[in-house]
Amino acid sequence: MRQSQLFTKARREAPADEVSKNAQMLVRAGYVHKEMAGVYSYLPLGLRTLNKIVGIIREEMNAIGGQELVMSELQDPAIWKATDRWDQDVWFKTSLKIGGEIGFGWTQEEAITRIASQHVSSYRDLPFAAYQIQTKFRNEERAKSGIMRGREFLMKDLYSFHATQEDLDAFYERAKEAYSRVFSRVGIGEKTFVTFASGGAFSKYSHEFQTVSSAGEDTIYVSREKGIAINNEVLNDEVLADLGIERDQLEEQTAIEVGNIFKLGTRFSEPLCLSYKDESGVAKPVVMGCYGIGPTRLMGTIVELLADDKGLVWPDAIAPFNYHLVSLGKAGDEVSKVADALYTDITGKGIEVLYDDRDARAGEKFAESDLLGMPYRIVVGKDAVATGMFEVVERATGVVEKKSHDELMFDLRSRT
RNA sequence: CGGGGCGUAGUAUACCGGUAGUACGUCUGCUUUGGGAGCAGAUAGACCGAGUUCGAUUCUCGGCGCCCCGACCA
Repeated sequence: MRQSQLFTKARREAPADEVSKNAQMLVRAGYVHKEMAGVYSYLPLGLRTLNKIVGIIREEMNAIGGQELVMSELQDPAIWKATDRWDQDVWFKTSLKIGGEIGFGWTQEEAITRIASQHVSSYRDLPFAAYQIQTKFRNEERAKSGIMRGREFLMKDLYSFHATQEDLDAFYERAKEAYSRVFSRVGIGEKTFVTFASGGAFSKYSHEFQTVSSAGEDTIYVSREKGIAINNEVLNDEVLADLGIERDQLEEQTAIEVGNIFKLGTRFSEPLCLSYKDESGVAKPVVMGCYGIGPTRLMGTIVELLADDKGLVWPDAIAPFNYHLVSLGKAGDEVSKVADALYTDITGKGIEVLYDDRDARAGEKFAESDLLGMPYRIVVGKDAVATGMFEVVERATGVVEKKSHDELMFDLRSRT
């Protein structure tokens, strides 16, 4: 895409009312726009990254057999009353003109359970897993930390349905592995730990995926040796014994919860009458699990971890564009002709490139390029025209390489 | 929800009980062109309401909004 056509503009200064690094950077770079406290719009560059994150999550959910659907945002109070969750204070509620309340979905166990009850009747219908990637609304008493804790945010919620606890347990492990793959693929794998947290009525533990960052809200205790962590809310001798960890091996860290998986058991299937007939014709409640990742929070977390003092730094897998082609020419001159030709060559290969074809000074272009954070910058200046060698700069490391047109084309091909 | 702070051009900020200045941006012209250029000109602003006052952007109260700390976060 030609940057001259991009309607969003980068800003020199961060907005005064944003303190969090993720919001400051993303607003400055024109990735997001704040509508109100805790409510953000995703602009073209931001949406490209968000969609790539979502794409990775979708691939991993599909890989473990998840079936994608979209449930309604508007929620029927009846099913939430059945599970005794209509009175929670996280709800945004409104009323119908003809009378009666409805709510905006903040999670969707009730809805998916009722849907499942229309389609499951036999043990032969189980197991299965269904997920959606959808906006959630939570009436947070205090929105904070930029896009990481909003009142409106994107969520991937997967729900699994099983005949037995054993089957749930097995799927749960597969989901846990899929989650780890998601966090590795988006570039925060080394700092993200499977974290033991409170389990509720149907299992001893749930698992959170906690990314170590000073921007986090949770305190966890990391065992580097085991590669796991314990949420401070459940840290006690019994947990340490279960996990075979000595207390003095633990490292206290602040972390961001980027995912959570949870065994629900029959918490929802019983009140909502989701049952199946077993081999002997006996009706039994379906055993469920749920698995959440907030792609928008994940995006904020990635910014918190990877951005530097010059701006955003995106891993290849989720950058809006893989390359930032920066021309130092003026419209019509030799430099911009070479840059135009290179842009045509790159896009012709189906490679995503943001082309800074604007008539601006080099310093401004470089500073803005650093801010936008594409993984690689290709610079076309007088040098390139004279020598035929293009400068390729890796954003994360600042490492500069000179490449000929052919080398560059080969590199582009091998990278995808 | 408890506590604290803050609302001034598009953005970031300054001063002031007598209608507001700077920088960046934007627009025009000239010069410049490898790390946020220079000169000249132009553009554009006091969150809303009430009160005090001869006069309020400034002081007081209320509302709305934003941020931070805490609580909360199936």
